[in-house]
Amino acid sequence: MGVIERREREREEVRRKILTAARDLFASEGYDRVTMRRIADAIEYSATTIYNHFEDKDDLVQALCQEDFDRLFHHLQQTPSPADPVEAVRQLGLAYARFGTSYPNQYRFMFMTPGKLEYLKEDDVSPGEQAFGLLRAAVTAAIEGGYFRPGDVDTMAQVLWASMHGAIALIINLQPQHWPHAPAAPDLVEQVIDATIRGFLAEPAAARRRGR
Amino acid sequence: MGVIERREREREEVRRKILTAARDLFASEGYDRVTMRRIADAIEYSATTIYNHFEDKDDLVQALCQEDFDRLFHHLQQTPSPADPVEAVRQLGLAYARFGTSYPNQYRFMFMTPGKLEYLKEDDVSPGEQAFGLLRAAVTAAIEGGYFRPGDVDTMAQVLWASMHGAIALIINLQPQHWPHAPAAPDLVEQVIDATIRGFLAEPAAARRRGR
DNA sequence: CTCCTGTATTAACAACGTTAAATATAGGAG
DNA sequence: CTCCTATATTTAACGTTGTTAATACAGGAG
Repeated sequence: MGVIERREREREEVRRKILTAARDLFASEGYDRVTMRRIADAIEYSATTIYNHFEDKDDLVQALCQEDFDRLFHHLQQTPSPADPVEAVRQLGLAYARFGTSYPNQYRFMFMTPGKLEYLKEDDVSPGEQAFGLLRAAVTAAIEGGYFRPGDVDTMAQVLWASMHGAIALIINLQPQHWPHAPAAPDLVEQVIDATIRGFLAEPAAARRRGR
Repeated sequence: MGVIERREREREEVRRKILTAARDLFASEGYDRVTMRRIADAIEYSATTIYNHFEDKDDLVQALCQEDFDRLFHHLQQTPSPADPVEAVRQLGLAYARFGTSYPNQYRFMFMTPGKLEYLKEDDVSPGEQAFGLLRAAVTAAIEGGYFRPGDVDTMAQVLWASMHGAIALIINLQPQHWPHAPAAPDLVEQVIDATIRGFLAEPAAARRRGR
């Protein structure tokens, strides 16, 4: 028969159109300027059509979030991982920051919209969980190699995440001229990850050997 | 005559009522649930009256922000400052975090609403600027005392700020059950500031002497 | 008394998210 | 071909939002 398959394919096609239109609007105009009607306009559909594919605006944003967490995960996974475990942690942090500063609007509604970032943990194989798993693994390697002081892996990964998140959040939310006293240091992200990593090193002398 | 003085006093009184009602609503219900009409209801005025005292909703939020930055500054200023410069930086960071986690809704629209935190720097004596000045001074003392490695003071203060901000932001935006792999460490804030401070120490051995 | 100035209210507007009803469209049954 | 049914889409509408224009009103000034 094949007719229902085609219908399903068409349905999926419209859903895709909605998602990409919404993503483009979010990315270019920011969260609040995106309305159901403007998304619909962009794909030349009526606004109510969206409700055939998503329960409500929250549901649409949730779907976008899931996709974006997936992108983040692949972005992190694709960054080359140096042999030195400490440098690997560093590169992972920098890759995460690059994602955040490159796609500020996506990052904003992934991590800065209260109640929205529950999609980090839908289950143990969700992209959010997997992304954190990369960091966790990198930290574990650094500990087991004797580079990082022994400590709770999850906590240490959280510390790294929190530090990077703070740097990203300030950078994408605060215009240069509005920073108190001085605009953001151009290498703020690097400074943050380096300071935190340095704080984790087992052998303080190692920090100097590594030249940071 | 005194009539214009009385009028001005009455005017200021209404303005105050609006501000406190708005603050209460923001604090108890969060940003999006606060509408002009609900603020007006709370003080038993018409919604349009607010527009006699504030240009628009943004202007009202701005006024609230200014007050809250003032509160933050005094909150930081009142925390006891230990003689040890490193410990002083630490206590300042912890005080900042206490402010953020104690008043999450205030912290949210102070630091997490894009385009809103320009009130950090209206001028060089604004509360936001002053608050950052406290951190800057503490860092300067730690450097000059030989505890922190020499480096750009502003950058180092920014690193500390960013790290703490990240921890606060994650804690107040992410419910415990939604954290990937494990809920937030109960001492995450302490772990973050300690790691960053440790990364700044001039004499790595000093970190061990201090027992962290 | 009249006039003027500033404040508060009522009524209204456009835009928002969302829902219900109306309508088109396409495929199967007779 | 005609009729029926199911799905997709649109039109119309509702309630709520921020905001503005028109209006009522109070009280000092002349």
